[in-house]
Amino acid sequence: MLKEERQQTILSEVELHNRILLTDIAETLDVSIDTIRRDVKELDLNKKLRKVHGGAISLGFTTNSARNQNIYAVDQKRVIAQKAAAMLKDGAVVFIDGGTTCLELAQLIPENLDLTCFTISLAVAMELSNKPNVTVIMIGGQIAKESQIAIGANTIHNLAEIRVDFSFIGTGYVDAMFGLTEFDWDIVQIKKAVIKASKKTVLLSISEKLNSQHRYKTCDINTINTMITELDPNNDLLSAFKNNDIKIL
Amino acid sequence: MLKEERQQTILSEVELHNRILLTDIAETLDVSIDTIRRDVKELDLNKKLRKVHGGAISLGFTTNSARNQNIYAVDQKRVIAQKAAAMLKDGAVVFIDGGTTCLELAQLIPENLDLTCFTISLAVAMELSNKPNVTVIMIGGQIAKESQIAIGANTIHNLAEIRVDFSFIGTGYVDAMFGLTEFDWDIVQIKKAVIKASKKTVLLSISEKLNSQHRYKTCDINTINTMITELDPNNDLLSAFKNNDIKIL
DNA sequence: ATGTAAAATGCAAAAAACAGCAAGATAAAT
DNA sequence: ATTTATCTTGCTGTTTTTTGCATTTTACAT
Repeated sequence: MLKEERQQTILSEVELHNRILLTDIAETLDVSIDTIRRDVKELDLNKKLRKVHGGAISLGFTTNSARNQNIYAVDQKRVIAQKAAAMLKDGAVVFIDGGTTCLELAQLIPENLDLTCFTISLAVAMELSNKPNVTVIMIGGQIAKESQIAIGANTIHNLAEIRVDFSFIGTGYVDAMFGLTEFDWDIVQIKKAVIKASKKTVLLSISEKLNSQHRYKTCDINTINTMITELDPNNDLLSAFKNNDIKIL
Repeated sequence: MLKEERQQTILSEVELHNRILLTDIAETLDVSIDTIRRDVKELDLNKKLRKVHGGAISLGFTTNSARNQNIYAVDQKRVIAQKAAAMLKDGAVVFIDGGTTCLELAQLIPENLDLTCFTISLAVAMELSNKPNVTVIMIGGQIAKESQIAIGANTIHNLAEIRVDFSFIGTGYVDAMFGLTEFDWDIVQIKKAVIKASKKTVLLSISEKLNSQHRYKTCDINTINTMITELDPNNDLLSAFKNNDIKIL
């Protein structure tokens, strides 16, 4: 029996049953277990299947069930979150927005830091409630399904009654000329209320969003006090923002 | 059975039911509890699920919730939740409390049901936001770390401004004589506000809590309109409650 | 505080993987 | 035809992985 032929048989067996045992195949094809081992190793190398201890598994079988809830550009967002976390001091009163970058920030808050955090995001609130020294206040309101943040009149009303040292916000789009913009009108209202409630506003945005714009405007770029991207502050991409009165980290 | 195969099975079980018990899985797959323990440990390490005492929970369910670690008496709680879910009609405006039983209820709400749900629980809010036809309103306030629910004056203030058809509440302790009691003063204040805001109050409680009491009183037993346990309504344990004007399910 | 369930730990047997070697087959070059 | 190099295959002994069991430690609920 040819090697090629044998490997083809192995493959179709894997496709058929989603998984195989090396011992089974060795017996069926009447060759030594080592040969099968080597075949499977090769097929694995060629990404035709996945070799596991004692057998092999079809690629399709493995990928579908594992629901990858991977966040886009996690690494960049983590860098941003680290820079932002460095701004936090004991006793500060801050607001943390929804969005994956802000969630990273919430995760990166040191255990020993004494903070009061307001948020409109269910996920951020949950994350923060794991930090023993952080007082978490969830701003209520109707929950937007996709983003799991509180929106609407009631939320804005509640936001009007607070005053924080820093707010860390994200944005859909940001441009040196057009400022911060969003796809969604409701979100803009929320962000406006947040900015109004903050002494200083810190924008967290991955560089990919720079020089992009959309329909509804949140604020001018110089409303932002500090802007954090994953880039080095001296990066050329950020030069357009330097004319303004913005601190870039 | 291959190890990988087994782990895939564990994962899909977790995704399906949001939570599993190690002993159940061990029996189903016919391997020792140690093996399952090691598998789950490994999957946890690989961030595929979250290992908790006695079982595992899905990551997608809720990232980090102290409440969800408690998978105590899930089956009973699911029975209760099913009975409660049967009470829900299209167009209803309801309040759903925190606590595992209420969380079960939130999960069991049918996809096609049109509802407006108020809640003080982050986990319930998250769960409900997966239901396309449910309008979710999170009542804001300071978040209690252990239970991840909003508490405090602001929450009570917000509760004072709503009026719901039904509220589904849990309780720490319940007794036919002493009524509903709690270990925690703040929680009592919240529950009082909830009851005040409801036309009808539905108590969800596992039978284990019957005939138990604690320091602070929420309300008398006849303040409750409907009481749901996992038991058959004719069970002897419930006879003490039948004298009152309570519907028992 | 207490009893029970779960987790961690160490251990041993079995299975599988691995590395290295030698026999046989194949193909190309001399 | 012989040699040489390469590839394939099976075998051997060793190492690693996996698994279940017994025991201790820890965590949990009451």
